Amino acid sequence: MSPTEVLSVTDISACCTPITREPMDAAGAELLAKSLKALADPARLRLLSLVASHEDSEACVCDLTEPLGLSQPTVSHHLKVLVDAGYLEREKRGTWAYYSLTPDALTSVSGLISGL
Amino acid sequence: MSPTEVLSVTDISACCTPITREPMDAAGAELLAKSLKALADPARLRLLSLVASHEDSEACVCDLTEPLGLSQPTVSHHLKVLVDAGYLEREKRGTWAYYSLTPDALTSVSGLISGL
DNA sequence: TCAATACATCGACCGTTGTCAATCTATTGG
DNA sequence: CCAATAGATTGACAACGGTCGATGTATTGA
Repeated sequence: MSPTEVLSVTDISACCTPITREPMDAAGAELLAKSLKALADPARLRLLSLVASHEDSEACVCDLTEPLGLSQPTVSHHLKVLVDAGYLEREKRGTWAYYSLTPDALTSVSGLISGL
Repeated sequence: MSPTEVLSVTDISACCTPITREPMDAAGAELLAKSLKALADPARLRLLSLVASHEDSEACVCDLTEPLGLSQPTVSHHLKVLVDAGYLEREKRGTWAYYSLTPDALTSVSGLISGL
């Protein structure tokens, strides 16, 4: 679970060819699969969605726990997965941790899927 | 694992709003997560890639087993997952089963991710 | 009718993952 | 310095998912 194990989505788009262009090699498939696994969870999709549509496009954990209906540790866990995968950025201000969308992260992975 | 449990990707794009538009409801997140889970596996990504770049944009199981380095039952399993999720179509001709990309399936899910 | 081939299904094994309660670590206010 | 609050981390548990060998089912060709 160390940071180096996961390659940020934005970096992947710089190293791999889209799905339909040519047969993907094993390494590229592994990387893209990891990025997609981070997305492929209902709680995490809703988290991204909540952050994106929140005021100032950022939100702290306390804003997210209640609408999701999950415990605080679980929400923190999902946020960590999204940060490690490069979809979210985390900024600590005082007691709070504010999360915001990494620019272009979603469009990057989207581009790899659609083939451009 | 019944067919009715899984909603085809193409249908999802007709029923759900993209991630960043507004907070996703639980049901929509569940559906999109299921579609993404079907994609989020290295073997399945390579299968889609192999089928797409194969001659006539279709391939039978025997074409796919060797380049993937997985057993025939495992390949069949992954292909079933992709068909159930709506990414692949299956046509049986004689002894062989030919798989081809469902038109617009990848672009549909890609659109839901990128926000348009 | 029989053997061979292509593919699907089943059952089992095992590593992965989502979840929570409990605990730990700041940081702020008094 | 102490209490309260926000959040991360840990440990445990159950559910899920990828894999394979063995077996089942069509279909073709002889």
